[in-house]
Amino acid sequence: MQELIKFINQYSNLSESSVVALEQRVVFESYEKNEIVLRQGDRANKVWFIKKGLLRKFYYNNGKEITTWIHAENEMFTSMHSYFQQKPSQETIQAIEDSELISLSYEKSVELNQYPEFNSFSQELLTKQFSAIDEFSKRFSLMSASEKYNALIEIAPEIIKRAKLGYIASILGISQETLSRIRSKK
Amino acid sequence: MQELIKFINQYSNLSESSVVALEQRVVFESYEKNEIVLRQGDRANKVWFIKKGLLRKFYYNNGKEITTWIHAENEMFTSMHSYFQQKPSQETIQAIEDSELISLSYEKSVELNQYPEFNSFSQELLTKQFSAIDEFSKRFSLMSASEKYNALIEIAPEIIKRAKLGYIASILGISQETLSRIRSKK
DNA sequence: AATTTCTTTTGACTTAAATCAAAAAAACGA
DNA sequence: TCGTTTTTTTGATTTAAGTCAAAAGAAATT
Repeated sequence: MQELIKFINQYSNLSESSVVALEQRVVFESYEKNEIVLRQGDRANKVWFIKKGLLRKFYYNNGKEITTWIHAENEMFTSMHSYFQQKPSQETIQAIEDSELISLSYEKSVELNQYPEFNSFSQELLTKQFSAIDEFSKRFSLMSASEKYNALIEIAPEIIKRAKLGYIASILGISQETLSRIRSKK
Repeated sequence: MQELIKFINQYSNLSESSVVALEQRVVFESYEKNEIVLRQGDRANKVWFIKKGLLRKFYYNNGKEITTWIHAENEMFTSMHSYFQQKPSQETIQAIEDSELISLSYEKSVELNQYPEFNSFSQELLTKQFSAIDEFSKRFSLMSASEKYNALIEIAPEIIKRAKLGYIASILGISQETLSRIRSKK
């Protein structure tokens, strides 16, 4: 729980009363490896914070799973468009290691918006996360396969260390075989 | 001005008093073809609405201009990450036709946030625009050159009609020659 | 510990699109 | 209107990465 508070404080400074308000509203959840946290088509009515574990976001394209990102400890995640617009999610979120999460529902987060600290936190989180996605997709679209791989090592070493080859290749938009060859030469 | 109000009303319903408050704060601006509206490195301290004209967003990569999008009449634009985080812009915005714009500064928009209608408008605009960018980049990254071109015809016919080949190719992340060949066969 | 299943590697071949170069067409300015 | 500059088209060639197929290696299940 301290990790979550620390995370939020990066964006906005929580008062003692707002910390209490937060603690009263969060829920602890556990998922086993391969369990689905959010299914495509369902509404993302929560945001989650990762205490422990690894979570994968993906969607289907012609029956194939396309992994878009993998989140690790001390990160927050949700299906952004689904949560902020309260519409069905395009993406599925799956635990790819046994995971322990702290969740906050949309309704409770609306309650917390009475506290201006939370208001600015969610605005900033929204902006930063989307900016990051935007920048990531623009930067990566101009790189070769191995440049993308090297850039991912820099920005997300946890993914490289813990996720399997196929998922990493999918994030980079390259084939498994190509990633395997990139790794073998060096 | 009615066009702008109509635009905002798509997201949120403006009261009469908030319309007046808005009218008192906007500024009309004109740009000639090729003029720069926002320069890379400068802070985007405005959002603009297009009454007339065509505006191009681009950034530099290895000295080459990469066009990310082109906006036409009745759309709002700004450098999203720069405006919402009030940081220097990565992208440059340029008029590529003689253009007439209505602008609202960041400071004035903060004033308008006293009106809850504007608050929900800017939150929704932020969410929708970023969701659109996100979806666009994900969908397009899996398509072939000609599939991307056909998809762009669907979602942005104005760009296809009015922007030059090189800009369109750049948005699609393909070479000019490839786009020219796609067009010639059909 | 053995068998089955899943994941990664390696090889051979194909292909979509990039690059380089030059010609043709269109737009612009004096 | 003519010459200059910009933009688009066409042709020839190269290349990065995909696909298909099979082997090797690792992990999970009984």
